[in-house]
Amino acid sequence: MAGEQEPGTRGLHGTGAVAFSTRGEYGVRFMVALARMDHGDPVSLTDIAEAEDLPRAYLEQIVGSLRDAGIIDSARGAHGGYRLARPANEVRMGDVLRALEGPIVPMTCLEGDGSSCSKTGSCSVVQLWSRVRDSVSDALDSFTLADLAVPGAPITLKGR
Amino acid sequence: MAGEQEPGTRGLHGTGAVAFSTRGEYGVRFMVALARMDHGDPVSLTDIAEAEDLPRAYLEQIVGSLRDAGIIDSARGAHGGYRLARPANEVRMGDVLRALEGPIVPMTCLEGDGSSCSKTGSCSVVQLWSRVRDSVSDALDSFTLADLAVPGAPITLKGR
DNA sequence: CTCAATCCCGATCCTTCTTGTCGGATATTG
DNA sequence: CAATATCCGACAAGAAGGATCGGGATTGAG
Repeated sequence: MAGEQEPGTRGLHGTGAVAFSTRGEYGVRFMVALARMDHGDPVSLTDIAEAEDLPRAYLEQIVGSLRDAGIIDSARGAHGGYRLARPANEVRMGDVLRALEGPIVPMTCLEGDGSSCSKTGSCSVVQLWSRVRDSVSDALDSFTLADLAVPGAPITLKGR
Repeated sequence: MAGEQEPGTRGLHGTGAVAFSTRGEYGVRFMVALARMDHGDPVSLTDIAEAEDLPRAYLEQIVGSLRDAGIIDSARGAHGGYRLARPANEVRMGDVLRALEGPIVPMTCLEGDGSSCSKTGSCSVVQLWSRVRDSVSDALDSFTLADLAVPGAPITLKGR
């Protein structure tokens, strides 16, 4: 097995804000790999983990979120594995990232229904965080899995 | 002192991706409070910490970053404190957040000069992360401190 | 000059989150 | 039944986040 990694080898998020975790990175790499390898039959997690050199057991957890979100289908048993639940061009990357990392919430005061902040309405700063949240969401949703899965092809950017 | 808080009272980042830390939150609240209270004489950290109910000693660390970035000026000694280094309408919130949280880097492969990713050029996913980074930067820079410091006034949004 | 108010700075500490690992249960195919 | 997979919960090491503390350097007032 070439997928075994020691804890702490990867995480180096000391510098850099507004960062996705490795869940997001690994999950996206999984999706791109799956989109490329999916030709009808299920693709096993082991195959993808080896192809992308990702820790298999950890990837298993991550992929569970994608399955729960209905983005991929799984087949158990021998010759089982994963398939895209929809064509790659119908999978928005925002859906993928939200499934992997949870809702896009740049600041705690935007959590849940927003009732956590007592000065609702009178707070002007919330406008800033809302704008950031929407920008990120829009940016992610302007890409589909197909945009990323086709290698070499120029990315088709939607209106900015 | 009413600013003392116990460790762990705040951090609840289990849900929510692309989040700023409390450095960003506290730092922005400090800046908004300072912009409102700054009438020429320096405003002391204690005054602002009390007004915003933030832990004073921790805020002190955070404010250091703002000073180092040249966003605020400090005056030591009795009757010392902080002042805006520039008028509030010339302070972009992107400058503030970058000073507080470091560069906007949604994914590790964008760190530094980008040479950390071996497959530069052939990787299509980097387009996604770049787009997110630029969106966040643009969203932050579309606000100035003056937009947030004026209470009740409708926010003037620049082109989207 | 002395004192009080401030900013300044490094060390330390506790908690939570991230990043995995491991072992087994369950389902499917041949 | 045996082999191959997904599924699932528990657990552990390490890093990062969020603060506290104590003291040092500066300045203005009395």
